[in-house]
Amino acid sequence: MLIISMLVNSKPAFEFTLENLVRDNNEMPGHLARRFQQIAVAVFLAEVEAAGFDLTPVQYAALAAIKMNPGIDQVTLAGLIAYDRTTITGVVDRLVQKGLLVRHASPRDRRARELQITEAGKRTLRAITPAVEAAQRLMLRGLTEKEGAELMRLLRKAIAAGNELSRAPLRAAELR
Amino acid sequence: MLIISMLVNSKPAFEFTLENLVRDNNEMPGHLARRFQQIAVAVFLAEVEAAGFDLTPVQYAALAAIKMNPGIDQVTLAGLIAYDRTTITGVVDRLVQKGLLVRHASPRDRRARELQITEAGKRTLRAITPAVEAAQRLMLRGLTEKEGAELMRLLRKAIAAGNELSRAPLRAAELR
DNA sequence: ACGTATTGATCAGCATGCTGATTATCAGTA
DNA sequence: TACTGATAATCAGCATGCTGATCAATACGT
Repeated sequence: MLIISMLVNSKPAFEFTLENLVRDNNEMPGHLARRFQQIAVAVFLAEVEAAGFDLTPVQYAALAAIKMNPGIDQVTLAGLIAYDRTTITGVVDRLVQKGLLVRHASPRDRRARELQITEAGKRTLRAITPAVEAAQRLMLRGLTEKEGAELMRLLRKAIAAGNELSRAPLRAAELR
Repeated sequence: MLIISMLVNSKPAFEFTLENLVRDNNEMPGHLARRFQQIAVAVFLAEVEAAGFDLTPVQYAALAAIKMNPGIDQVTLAGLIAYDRTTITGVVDRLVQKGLLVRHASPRDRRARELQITEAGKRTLRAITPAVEAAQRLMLRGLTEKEGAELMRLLRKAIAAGNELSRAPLRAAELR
């Protein structure tokens, strides 16, 4: 913010008052995280829409996870892709609405709902995959291949260390 | 999930069934972006609440930007911190509600609202800064100092390349 | 000066993502 | 068996974050 005026009139007479102790956004990992995520979502939606589909990143992740784990219940699904459990309800609702999933009571536990992907869901997933892959490449387009790999490594490492700090930590699926 | 085994042992004896075409989340920069952002927000809120305040990351960023740029209008503010312009309305509403900002019509352009931080806003910003700094460190706690710096560099680079891809790109403030 | 295009702010509507509560069900124990 | 605690799903409520529309005001070209 002040940095900008610094750049504009490049005055070295820069007063380090209390105001200036607020670090520039570019030095805040939290801000960078928000911006990168913002761009990632925009790129994902643009690519998917260009391919003729209407799926959000979250819906895609849920659909893919359910395809990989037929009959999974919602809590396990949430842990698998690190969502909040209350968010899952709405996401699954919308996927069911679109006919990509079916949800029915578990015979083993009447509290739980088992999730199954439909044929339409499988077709959608299959058809959408190239767009999703393109989006993943596009959001790293400013980086070399090496840098992209390093960014992912560092993100994975930071995430692993902070996993338990959010309400929706990643939880490996247990066989039931 | 299965691509990983490919990368790890780079065995060509890998069946490319349809299921396997869905890459593992950990190989998806979009997923990693969401997880890191999720943790960053949780850490921010926890630190700020522990310090006795009730401010979201977005509210903090807006407040800090307004303090740095008194009298800024909402569109310029949005560009400065890369928000969507429609999101700003609600954020500013809540900051005004809390008494941390005042919003009044600009004499130069009656469409625009000039934003000013209040004394209470300044006090809040001053008091909250240690918690914000702590949060920024905490979200990188799994990384060495060098790795943290590299992560930020790579994020900045990727963001710069993707800046125009979101609806809310960063826009340097112009002097008016 | 006039008509048109643009711009600042807001709104309706929708989808995450969270906190905290509730309901139904299950599991373990006295 | 009856009680107690835990668990799966959902809900209300709130804050981002987006699309697309509207309204008032400004800027611009002729």
